[in-house]
Amino acid sequence: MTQRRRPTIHEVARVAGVSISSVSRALNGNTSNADMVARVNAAVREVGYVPSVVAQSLKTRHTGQIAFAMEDIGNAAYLEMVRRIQPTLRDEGYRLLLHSTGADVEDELGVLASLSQNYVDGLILCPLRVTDRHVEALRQTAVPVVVIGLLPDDVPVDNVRADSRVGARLAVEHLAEAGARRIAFIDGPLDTVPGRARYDGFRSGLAAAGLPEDDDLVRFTDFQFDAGRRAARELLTGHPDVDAVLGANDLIAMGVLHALRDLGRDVPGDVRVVGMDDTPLAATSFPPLSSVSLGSADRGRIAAELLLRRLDGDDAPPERVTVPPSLNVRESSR
Amino acid sequence: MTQRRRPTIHEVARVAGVSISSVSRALNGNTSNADMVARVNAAVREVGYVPSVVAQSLKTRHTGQIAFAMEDIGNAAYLEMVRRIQPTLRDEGYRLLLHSTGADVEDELGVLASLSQNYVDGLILCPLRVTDRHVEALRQTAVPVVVIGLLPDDVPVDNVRADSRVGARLAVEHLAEAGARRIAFIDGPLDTVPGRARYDGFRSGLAAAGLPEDDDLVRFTDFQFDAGRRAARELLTGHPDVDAVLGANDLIAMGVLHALRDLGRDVPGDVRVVGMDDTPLAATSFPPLSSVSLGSADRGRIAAELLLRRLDGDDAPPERVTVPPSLNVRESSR
DNA sequence: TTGAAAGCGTTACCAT
DNA sequence: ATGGTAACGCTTTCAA
Repeated sequence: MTQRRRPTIHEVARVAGVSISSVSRALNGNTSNADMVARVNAAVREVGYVPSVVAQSLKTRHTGQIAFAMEDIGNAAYLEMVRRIQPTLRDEGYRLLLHSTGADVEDELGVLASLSQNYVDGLILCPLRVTDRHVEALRQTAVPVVVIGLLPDDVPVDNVRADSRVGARLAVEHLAEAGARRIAFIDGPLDTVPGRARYDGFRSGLAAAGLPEDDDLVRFTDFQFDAGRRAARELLTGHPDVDAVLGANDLIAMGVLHALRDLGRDVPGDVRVVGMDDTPLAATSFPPLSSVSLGSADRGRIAAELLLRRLDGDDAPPERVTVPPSLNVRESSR
Repeated sequence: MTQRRRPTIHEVARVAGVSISSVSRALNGNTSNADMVARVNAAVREVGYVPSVVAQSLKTRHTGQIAFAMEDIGNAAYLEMVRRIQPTLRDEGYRLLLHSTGADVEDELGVLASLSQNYVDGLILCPLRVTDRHVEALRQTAVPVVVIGLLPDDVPVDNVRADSRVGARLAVEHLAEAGARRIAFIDGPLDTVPGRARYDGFRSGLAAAGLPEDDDLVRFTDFQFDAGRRAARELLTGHPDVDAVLGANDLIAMGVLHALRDLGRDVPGDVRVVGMDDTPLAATSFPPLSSVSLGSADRGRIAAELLLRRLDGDDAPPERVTVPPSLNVRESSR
């Protein structure tokens, strides 16, 4: 690994027999003399010159980099976002930096603070939860930020959100239409933003369908497979009349499917099941799982587009975009 | 978004009443005078100074950034790698840049070439396939590179690999031990590196188990759910005596499970099934899918560690690490 | 159109 | 130990 020093713009200038300013201009398309351009390009090839983006950044004050910060890239929703964010940014010449904060709020605030180091031109942030310190930090970031997730109305930052409340309601209405009368709900923790919203949506769905609320048919657990399975088994054992179950995410719903199988109940014959997030799990499960898509991919794309607009100099007031949920009906509720 | 100019080291120096060199030294721990350090820190706080990493990079010639390039972060194996690479790098103060090349070899070579721009200190690369141009590019990269995947022996680059050949053999031996005699194999394309290696492993597993080869029990298709399902249905219909199926990855194996269900065959009673890669799909499928882990997470971690060692100045000869596969037996083959 | 020169915000050398 | 100053590699005025 002999670290031979890379050629600089000076070498190119010397070889081409012109000044460094001319090289810079030729390379950046700021010259009209075709002859000059040709000479410079020849010299560039000869010495194998590649501009230093670091030096360019120092001078131009932008880095061509954008950061995406979320809890854990292993989460299917965030993964879908990244998959759309990356090409959207790359098409505009930006590189993507990944910050997994690992459920650490301090780390998340650290990312916000580190923006002052100016190593990126912008940030897409999925906060775990929005504390006062978040709000304060968001009010005075060094670079534009787009937040994916819920945000207080008075925080002047571009914002893209899902509507998991409406999403849960969609699912309940669908189940009711299909004939379900005793619909159970396995939720995540009630003190999380999605847990709360989905619970509210569940209740509003019942109301819309003219079905009574029954707290016995609701469980709060973790957004995980095993938790969902345990909760479902317990609930279904105690309430054999349940004819449909909504899982607050696909993992929980997968747990529900397993619990039903353990109990010898047929899906969707005896019990219909719907999940949320519409992850890849849904399509390959047995039976294929109906699931509410919260539009993760769209949210990612839209966030990237909003950010690109800001970086383009757009200084319109902050935007708030809500991506509507949609229900993907598969066999588990058909 | 009033872009107030950020304070520089000069402001700090002025406020502290010292020279910029002293500020730099104090901040980087290159001064012993406690008084100076205190004054500088006070000034830093007063003006809200944060060093510019870009200027630092220009001067110090390293960026604190490392890139990870692969085909598609949506692929479970790569995802597992990222999840371990990120924290490993972050603990050493490096930021992670993500390049999804989207199965585009040109794009992959572009990443390699772009290293000369020196926007990163190193690269972890998972090549789709290693062409002559790859080899040439890898011989003279601007920064250290670690390759995850197969690599010709004479390419002087740190290399971490899985052993999917041995992995496939493990699976076959396990199935044979469990009593299977007619073992089918649904592979990916034979002209891909993993497709080839897994096929070889499958055959060597048969040989080790003293089972005859039967080309009729092998299909080459795509590494996808639907492809696996179709191929399995066709194969199993024509060969009802098959008593075990190895899928070349978990998606294919999931397809096999579905095909078997379509045909009314019990798993594992009538037919045992094993997948490869041991993705999250395996644990939540029904029945839970036995799968060969190729150690993606470990490969990611090891690659990151190798790279960090290089960046630390280690100039030992390139290393070649092979991560052994392991079989995770679940109900589908028990 | 071209070249000289002044930064961009640091670090590190060299005197003091 | 501290301060002045020269880089680092580029872009962009400003004159010619």
